[in-house]
Amino acid sequence: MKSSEIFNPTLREVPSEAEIVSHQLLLRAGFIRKNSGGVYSYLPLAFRVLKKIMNIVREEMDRAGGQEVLMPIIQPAELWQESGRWEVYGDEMFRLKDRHKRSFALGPTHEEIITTLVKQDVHSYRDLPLLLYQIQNKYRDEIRPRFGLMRGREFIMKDLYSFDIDEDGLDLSYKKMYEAYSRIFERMNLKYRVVEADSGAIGGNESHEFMVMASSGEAEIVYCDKCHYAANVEKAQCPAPEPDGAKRAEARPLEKIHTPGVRTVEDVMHSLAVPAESIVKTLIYWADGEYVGAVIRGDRELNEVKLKNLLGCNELLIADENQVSQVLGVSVGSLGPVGAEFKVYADQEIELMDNFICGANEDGYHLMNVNLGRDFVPETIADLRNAIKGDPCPVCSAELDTTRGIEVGHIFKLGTKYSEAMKATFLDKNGQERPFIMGCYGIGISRTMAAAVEQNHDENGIIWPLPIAPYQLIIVPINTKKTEQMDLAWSIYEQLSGQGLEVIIDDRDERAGVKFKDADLTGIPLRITIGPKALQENKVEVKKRWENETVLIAVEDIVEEINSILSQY
RNA sequence: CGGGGCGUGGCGCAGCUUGGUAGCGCGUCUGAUUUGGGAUCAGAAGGCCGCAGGUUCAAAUCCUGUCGCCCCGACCA
Repeated sequence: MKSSEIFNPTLREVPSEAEIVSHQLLLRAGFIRKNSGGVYSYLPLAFRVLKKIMNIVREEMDRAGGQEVLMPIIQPAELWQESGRWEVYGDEMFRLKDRHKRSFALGPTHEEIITTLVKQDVHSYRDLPLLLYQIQNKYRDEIRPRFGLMRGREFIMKDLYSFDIDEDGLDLSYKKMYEAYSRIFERMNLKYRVVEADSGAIGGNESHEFMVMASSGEAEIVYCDKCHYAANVEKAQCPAPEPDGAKRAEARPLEKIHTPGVRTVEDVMHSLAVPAESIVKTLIYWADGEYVGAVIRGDRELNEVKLKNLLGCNELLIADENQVSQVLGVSVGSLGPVGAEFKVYADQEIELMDNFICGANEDGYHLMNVNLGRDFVPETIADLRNAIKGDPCPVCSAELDTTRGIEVGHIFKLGTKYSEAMKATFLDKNGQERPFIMGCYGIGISRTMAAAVEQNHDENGIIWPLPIAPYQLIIVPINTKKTEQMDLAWSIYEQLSGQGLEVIIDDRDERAGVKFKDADLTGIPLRITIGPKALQENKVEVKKRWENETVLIAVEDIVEEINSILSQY
């Protein structure tokens, strides 16, 4: 393909609307253009990338026994009412009416449709397992679309749904998908991790997220290099700390001290010259109609998901300062577990603390030398804190590390949630009617493209991983007016594209600098430069986008050299 | 939905406070000179200043409404 004919309008300046790197670069490099908030057009280069991602996904879905289908985006309300999600989904679902005033939704996902499809035509265990998938646009009327393709309102997604006879079957389907997903992200040359995830509202008992590593990722992940444990911070367990054998300090008498104006943990640290580890903080939550206090060490963060799971409540909201002072008569800076009027839930670490400091439940006062057991007894002691770097791994006790990632895949065991709600059943061996055991497995296709950029770029632009690059190679003749250069460029172009390689030839009458800048911005992995310097020795230059050095290659060896590079990546 | 900000040629912005008929850089087009990391010179095209009302002799500028976009928060593949 000639550069002069490719539709990829590049921009020199960063459009002001773009906040994160992938959004900026995809706009600047002429891959995407916005049509409205969270809705984008994919230009030719982007579409090529998307097709590559889709093809890898397709191949692995097929290999795992999946069959591709195409289903409606416009879905009738009745199906959603049947599953109960018409109400549940709320404002996040795009809704519309037809001319007869019948209600429809633009599909945010396809559980209802697929369950209906299978229910209509699958009636026997002999037809199971069944793995069906689709790749298409999905719609969510996000409260706030942002980050370009990361959180759009229209996005491309692959979803596979599995239907099994029993839990064992589901386990097998789940395992197949887990492996297929791993292959997919490996094939795309993306650095990723699989993490245990909270299965959240969708239900089910097992769930993993596939995270593409990127410092800009929205999810924090803890992981262990020793044993491959990895989990979303929300989910990561903190093992109960072992008493490390060091002698526990003698409990000293409780002491109340005047601490005017001291509110935060930091204030306490400074005014009393103590480390955060010897302070205990108390957070008040409104949990289904009751105020409760969560107590954790001063340097730790509370994990609300853990607290919520512990309390088994539906609604958990942190109380604001006004509520606290009104209801408890103390300002938030002076809260503490001693003599508290609220139920106290303490993090495990509190048990190991001796003579700590906390608020006195009286404005302007703190308590020193507080000890659990002697001075207060919590309702429950549990794991309530966020895991952080350096914490022991819950599996092997080695030190955990943390990183950030972008969630590009998520696999769930659904069980019978939808099949029961929608009465989707089959007859088992014994003629018994049973609901399908389902699983669902998603990959954000358009998001993966953005994640790939987020992970692979430098100050000059995108660096596409070879397997998903829009083109693999670009040939840059320095001066298009020199027939010697152009003839050679075209000859190499013919040879390489003749063997199936995707090649761009920059035939534009631009200065070399412009061509280099555009090539870098666009992120084509390999570049062959044809210029007068090397040509004198009958050589051309080869440059890998992800490396700085340029290598001189003899003209007659160039095809072989390119093939050798391609075989390595 | 709450809080903040912004809509002025394709992109990035100035002008608005103090109303007087729109400007800069980049890009685009023409020509010349150039040609190894976003060239130079000369010329040119392109904007009813988001939209709708209002105030005024006069509105990009002041007022009201409306639409859209961005950021922070609750939500989330």
